[in-house]
Amino acid sequence: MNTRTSKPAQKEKKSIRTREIIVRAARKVFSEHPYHAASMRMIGKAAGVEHPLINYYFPNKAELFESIIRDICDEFITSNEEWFEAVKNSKTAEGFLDYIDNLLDFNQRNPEPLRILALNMSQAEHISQIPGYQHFPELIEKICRLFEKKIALKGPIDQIRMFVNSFNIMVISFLGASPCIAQVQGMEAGSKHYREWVKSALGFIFLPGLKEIINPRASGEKAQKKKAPR
Amino acid sequence: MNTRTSKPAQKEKKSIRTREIIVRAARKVFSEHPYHAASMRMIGKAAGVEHPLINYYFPNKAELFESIIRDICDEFITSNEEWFEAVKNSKTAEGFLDYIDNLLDFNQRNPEPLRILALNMSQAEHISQIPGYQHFPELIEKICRLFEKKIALKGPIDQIRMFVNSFNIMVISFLGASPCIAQVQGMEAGSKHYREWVKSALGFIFLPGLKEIINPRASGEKAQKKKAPR
DNA sequence: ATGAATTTTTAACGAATGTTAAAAATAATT
DNA sequence: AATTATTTTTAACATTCGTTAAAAATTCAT
Repeated sequence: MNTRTSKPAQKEKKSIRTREIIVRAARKVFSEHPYHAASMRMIGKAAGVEHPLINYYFPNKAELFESIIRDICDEFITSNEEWFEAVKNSKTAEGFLDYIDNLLDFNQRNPEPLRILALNMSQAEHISQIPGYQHFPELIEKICRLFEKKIALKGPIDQIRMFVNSFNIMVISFLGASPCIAQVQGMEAGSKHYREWVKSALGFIFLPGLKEIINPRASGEKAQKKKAPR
Repeated sequence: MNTRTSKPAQKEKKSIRTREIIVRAARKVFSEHPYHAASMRMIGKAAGVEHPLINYYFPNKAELFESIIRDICDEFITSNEEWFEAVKNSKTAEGFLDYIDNLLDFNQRNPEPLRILALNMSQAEHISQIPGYQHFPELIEKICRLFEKKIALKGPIDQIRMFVNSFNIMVISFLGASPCIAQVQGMEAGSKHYREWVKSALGFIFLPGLKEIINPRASGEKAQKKKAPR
């Protein structure tokens, strides 16, 4: 009876179903409360399950959270690859807005990831206090490299990284903290109105910078290609 | 002995000193942990005081936090008035960078406010769950109006609000979540290096938009005044 | 259908949370 | 100096937290 290794092997049948239910519930709870405020009992209730069952599938709360962070990072990298690929032959402005649309679609189908990022990104000083926290820098790092690899950029490398970081941080705030940001403007976080606002705000703020790093010193005038495959 | 109204009047002598110590300690703790994770005992320890003493000065944790949020909002509004006033006769780019410098100085002397904002801005859905949360929309609203009042802007009103909101949200992320953002770039949050990065990133990303709302459709070329007093 | 293996629930633990009441210590007043 | 008022500490409370161990229920193989 002392099978408390907390790692049911991979060939089992019924358990993977409830495991997935638990993970899905945990993502929901972790997307609504910062790590410390999200409790195992909340997750259990959200999964329709008694809370100690979670410890049957995950050794502890920290590893559950970290596993979710890992998943989120993977999903986000994979999606970004697709989105970059989809706009490689577009003009700058057009491609940028298409990229944003893909991002917004993703967030509409799957709102948890950016919320979890936004909720736990601000923990001050004590970097390793939050499990999985160490993956966030790596995530942004990867997206940076992906962008640099997929899109033909002529600007100085520091400017490129500056742009990518700023853009992603803004996206995390706009979409990860949408209830607050939307309410500031008298909108509803899930509304079409807010979605349109985010799209045009990202375009208005970041398009000049994007043009600059794609074609330095000529950003005022011409329409430019966004990509020439490396 | 049942003086448990928890509001020592305003003429008392020694109490206001420890009250201020407690508030200062609370700001520190609330700037390091999100509301729910910050505990009365942490605050007591940071103040060098037994934790129930906090309840002698504040009826409960929620009102302590809300009082701090109110203070922060006031300080931020007051500071913004000064900063706008200081750049009213500057050229756009110059004035904008001076404004950013003032903002960075403020944050260096007084890092807690933006951290507290960043830490608690992302709480999902349940708006009124976090005490003082209701002030955040009001804060951004006020800064918006201040900006519109102090700086002569010609762009459409929606674009102006879009700019102001985006800028402030970015500032909250850059400075309020600085440990994470800095570490992503291999910097230290409190370093001169990071400070310089923030300044040039804000300039690079937001200067085009600022020029556009100050002088629409001519943003590529001329140097413009940032202000003509109303 | 019986017995073994797996999955789920129940009960309980030690620790930490916010808050309260009373005792102790300090400061102020007379 | 004695008494009162104010400030601070001590002790304790009801909850909630994450986790564990054992019992119960379910599923699976034979």
